[in-house]
Amino acid sequence: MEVKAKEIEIEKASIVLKLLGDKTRLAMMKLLEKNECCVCEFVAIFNISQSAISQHLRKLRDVGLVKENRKGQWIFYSLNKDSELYEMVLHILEVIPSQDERMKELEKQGLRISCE
Amino acid sequence: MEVKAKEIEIEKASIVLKLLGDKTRLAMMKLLEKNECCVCEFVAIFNISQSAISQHLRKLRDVGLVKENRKGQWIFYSLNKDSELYEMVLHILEVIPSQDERMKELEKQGLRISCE
DNA sequence: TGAACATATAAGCATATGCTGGTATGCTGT
DNA sequence: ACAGCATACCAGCATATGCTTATATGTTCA
Repeated sequence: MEVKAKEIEIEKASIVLKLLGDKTRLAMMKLLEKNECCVCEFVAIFNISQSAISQHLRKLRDVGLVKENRKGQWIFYSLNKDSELYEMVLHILEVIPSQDERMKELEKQGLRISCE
Repeated sequence: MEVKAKEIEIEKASIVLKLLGDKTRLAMMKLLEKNECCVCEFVAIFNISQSAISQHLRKLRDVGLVKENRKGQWIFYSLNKDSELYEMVLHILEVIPSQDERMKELEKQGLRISCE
């Protein structure tokens, strides 16, 4: 299957690249490529405050790269497939190594999260 | 032809993305995808000082994305094909619109540069 | 309704970034 | 050697960024 992203104006492309140019956000996006994640999962995975996580998610959402989906007490984030930038994002994530181990480490440490 | 980039550590990937996350540098890299360019060409194309251009090029060179090649008075920059990040860079540039018009505009305005 | 939890927002701080102007360095041709 | 051009480097400035702590908002459940 070929991922052929339509060409995006260079200004928009640079905005996306800048957003992905932070290793926390990049890892978050890579995780979101495969999973829906709630904020508390990110908080558990990354070694920064809940506030920082929330702010990263806001930036991603402001540009429309992710969308939120409230389920009761939790808010699950996922990639926004309706964004005109979605294909570009996928195209880039393609060359980023999987971050799933970070999820698994959580489980190993018994820190598994059950948001349900 | 398939561009299948080898996976790069996420820290390195985020450094590359951050570098490309500036619209001037992104346009420079897109131009370099097709052409060798000397500094004075960039200065003519972008509306910023020679100093700023030089500093952008330095950042790109420090990470090894571009290399320089002195020809007499001029220094020509090109993509560094020996970088372990080269394939990733190509992969990203693939979805960036061509910047060749900016070159052509220069010619149209009679500002064509002849570094030879 | 109120306690507990999940998430967002505000304020402040330290550092990074992009730019400019000025100057240094390097090459060329006379 | 010197003038002129191309490029790099330095210092300083304004703004952006990422983080923290503290606080506000929203949801659940007893």
